[in-house]
Amino acid sequence: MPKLGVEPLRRAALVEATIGAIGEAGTLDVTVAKIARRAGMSSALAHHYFGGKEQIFLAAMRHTLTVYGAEVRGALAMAQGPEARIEAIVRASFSDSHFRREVIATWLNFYVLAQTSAQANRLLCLYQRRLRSNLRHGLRPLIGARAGPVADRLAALIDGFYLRHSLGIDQPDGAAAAEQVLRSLSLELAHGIH
Amino acid sequence: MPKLGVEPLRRAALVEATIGAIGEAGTLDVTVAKIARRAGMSSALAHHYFGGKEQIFLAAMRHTLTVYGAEVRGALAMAQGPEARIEAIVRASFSDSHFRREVIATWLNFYVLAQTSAQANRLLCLYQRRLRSNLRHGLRPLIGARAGPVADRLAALIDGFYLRHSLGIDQPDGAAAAEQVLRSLSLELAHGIH
DNA sequence: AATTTTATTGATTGACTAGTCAATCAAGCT
DNA sequence: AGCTTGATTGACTAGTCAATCAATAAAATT
Repeated sequence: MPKLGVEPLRRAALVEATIGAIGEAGTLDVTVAKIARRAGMSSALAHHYFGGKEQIFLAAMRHTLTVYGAEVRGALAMAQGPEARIEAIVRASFSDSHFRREVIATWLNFYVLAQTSAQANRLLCLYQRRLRSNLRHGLRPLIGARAGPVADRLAALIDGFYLRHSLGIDQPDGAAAAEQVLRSLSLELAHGIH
Repeated sequence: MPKLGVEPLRRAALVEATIGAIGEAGTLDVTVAKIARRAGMSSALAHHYFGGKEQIFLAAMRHTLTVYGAEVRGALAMAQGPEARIEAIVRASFSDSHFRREVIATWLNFYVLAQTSAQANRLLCLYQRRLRSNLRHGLRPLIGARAGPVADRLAALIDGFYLRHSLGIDQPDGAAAAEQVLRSLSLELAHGIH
């Protein structure tokens, strides 16, 4: 059975299983054994590849951030003009592939992890800084000096909609959430430069 | 030592200790024993009064929501006119007594708990509904039919600022956060009724 | 063929934790 | 003085979980 070079496959399976397990169990009682079973291997193997539970979570976190970042970058590449760029960021943030129950639960879990893990904290700060930076750069040519605070508001708005949907009352509707954020954006833009 | 009628005092001490412990340890490894020690009693007594860990957390949650609700109601009572009412809600949401590291961490913990505890979920949904309802009622006479979606955006904005500060990069500045939300509000109001 | 390397797991360990319980202590009531 | 009742805890139980390890099996290397 033991084929060679399965390490990347196993790591990927564990990362995916972690997100799935968090989405299902909601962060409490997500154990290494459950993750490993979901990925089709023993818990000992999970430890072998990642060294520990925190490392597994961090890997899942990095994966989520990477996928999200790639989606944003891809959307940005196709955007024409500053307003389209902001719209691309917002739409990517609420794309169907990310604005899903499991992923939302995973994000929430990351925020909790970030309270005790310095690495997790750093990763989330990085995400926040990048999001605001992307928004700010898109806003700058449109509203000049107001770009900073407006970017902060839009970023908070995005995070707020994620938090809201973590309760899982209404099933996530990414398109509607994106429209809400874009309506705030258009109000800010209508207000002009000042 | 055993004086009579200490039950309410003990319960209050445990609730306060829970919030303190969460703020310090960041939700992971917050054990009943730690909470009880922080409240100056044995873990057995904590179980005696609350019946279990989840009940202790739920009590802390109810307490936080109650205090927050009282603060909002107090601010609303003094507000003159619809715009002042909304401003009161926002300011109360970011008052120094609540926009603190421990309380923010506690809120985050509640959201996590709400993923597995139906009671916690119901409580948070209740909070969200009340917040939006309060905002909507204040907005109605100002912008009519737009009150609904605008209330949603303001509520998400408030939650978003809380989430952002849960990372604890910059120490919480409630006044600044309130100003940010109020700026969004004034933009929405400037846009008129339509 | 022998050796090394990688893959894999069952079994185990050690630490910790929620919850229980019997026993103790003190205050009020009769 | 004796009974009841609330307060309180130390000790214990039963369970869980992360992490370790020794052992096995198969590929790759020599």
